[in-house]
Amino acid sequence: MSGRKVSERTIRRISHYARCLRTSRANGDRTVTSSWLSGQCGISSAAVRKDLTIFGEFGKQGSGYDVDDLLVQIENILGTCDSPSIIIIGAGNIGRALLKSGLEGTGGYTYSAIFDIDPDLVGTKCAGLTVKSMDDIHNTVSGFKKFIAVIAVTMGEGQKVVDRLNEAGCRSMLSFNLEPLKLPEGVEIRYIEVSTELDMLTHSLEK
Amino acid sequence: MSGRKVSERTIRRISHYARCLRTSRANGDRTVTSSWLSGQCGISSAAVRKDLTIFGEFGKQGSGYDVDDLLVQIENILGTCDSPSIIIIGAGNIGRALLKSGLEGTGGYTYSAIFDIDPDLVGTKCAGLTVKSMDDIHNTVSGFKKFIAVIAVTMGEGQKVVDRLNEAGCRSMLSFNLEPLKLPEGVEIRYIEVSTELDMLTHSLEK
DNA sequence: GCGTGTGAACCTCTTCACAGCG
DNA sequence: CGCTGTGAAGAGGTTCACACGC
Repeated sequence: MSGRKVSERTIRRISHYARCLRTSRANGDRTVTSSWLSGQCGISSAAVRKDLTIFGEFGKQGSGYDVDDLLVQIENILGTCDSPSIIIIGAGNIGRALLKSGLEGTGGYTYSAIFDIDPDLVGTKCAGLTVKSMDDIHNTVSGFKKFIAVIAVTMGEGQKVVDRLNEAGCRSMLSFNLEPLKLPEGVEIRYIEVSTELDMLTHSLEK
Repeated sequence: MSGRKVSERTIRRISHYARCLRTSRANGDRTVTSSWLSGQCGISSAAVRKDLTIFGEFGKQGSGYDVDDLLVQIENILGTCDSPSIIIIGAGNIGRALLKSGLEGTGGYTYSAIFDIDPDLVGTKCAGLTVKSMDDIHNTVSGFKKFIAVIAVTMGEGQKVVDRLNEAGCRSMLSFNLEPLKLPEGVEIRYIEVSTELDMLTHSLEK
């Protein structure tokens, strides 16, 4: 498809709507309104409608949005109708914890493999998966239509891992490592930084 | 202090500057320029200067910013000159992994205690700390000037924990739980949602 | 010359308010 | 009547360009 011009914030909210819709579906609701969604997500109802109308007219005047229908539409927008495989790089504390926690209740993701550089860890088991050597990355991902790599390695090893992932054709990464990572054009990376969130909370304690 | 009118985004960037400054200090650099910082953070140099001048004039024309001085100023802004204690609620996979990983290289935070509801886990050791009962929260936090609670409990238990934290006077929380949490006015919460980040990455794979 | 601090232009995102449809 | 979809207004954030100080 062609390059989207939709803001990151809109996509983040759409992901949030998806989560709300899954719970309302679990509750047996058939329709939701923009103001109900707005209440769940802490934003204005106009914002919800604006977000959704970027991609189409999914609502029905007077009643609202059909839960099942809207969820299908949103999963098409996000691409989670055909979820990418998730691989974890780094079988340390965080990597193993993520794997054990799983991804239940999300957009259909599952962890498909876990890798580590440390030869002592390779071959060990975790949550039903065997930790693979970094040398196996290419082979493993060649079986995936699309995939995302979650990076959770020892501080300082991040760039090395990114380079290996690039060689393997990885175009999408989620890093738990704090270090800034350099990547080629066209490769997307996002960071999860606990310490940044703590900084923001610390700042708000000051007021 | 009085209510700040500074945007969340600015604070997030300031936190990022702090991290950059710590590494340049470690490299022995005495000064940095706004364009160097902007390069590290992937934004424009004007934005860096705008962010900083909200709080004061820390730079010197012609040379830039003194690393040590700016870092002190930023830690004052964030409040990390006197970092809050961090407690973890939930000694499951994520909670224990966070504790074991520690918070080295961040704004001086340390994990001070870990709690769990599960009586089987209470009393067990993790990274030098003994898992405490939720009943001990009040006692423990009464010894802290300020603190932040990191929530990483079983899905569905989040609200219960938040309520206990509120009773204990907690004003600042970081949740790894996906569930939406209700809290009283004046209590700040932030979420770390792996599945949302994955959704955003999945979307960007579509283009 | 170099790099900061800053008003002004620019752009993006959010909110408002209402027409229109079921 | 209820709720969506949407132009218009408003708010907020970012970039530009340049005066000023080192």
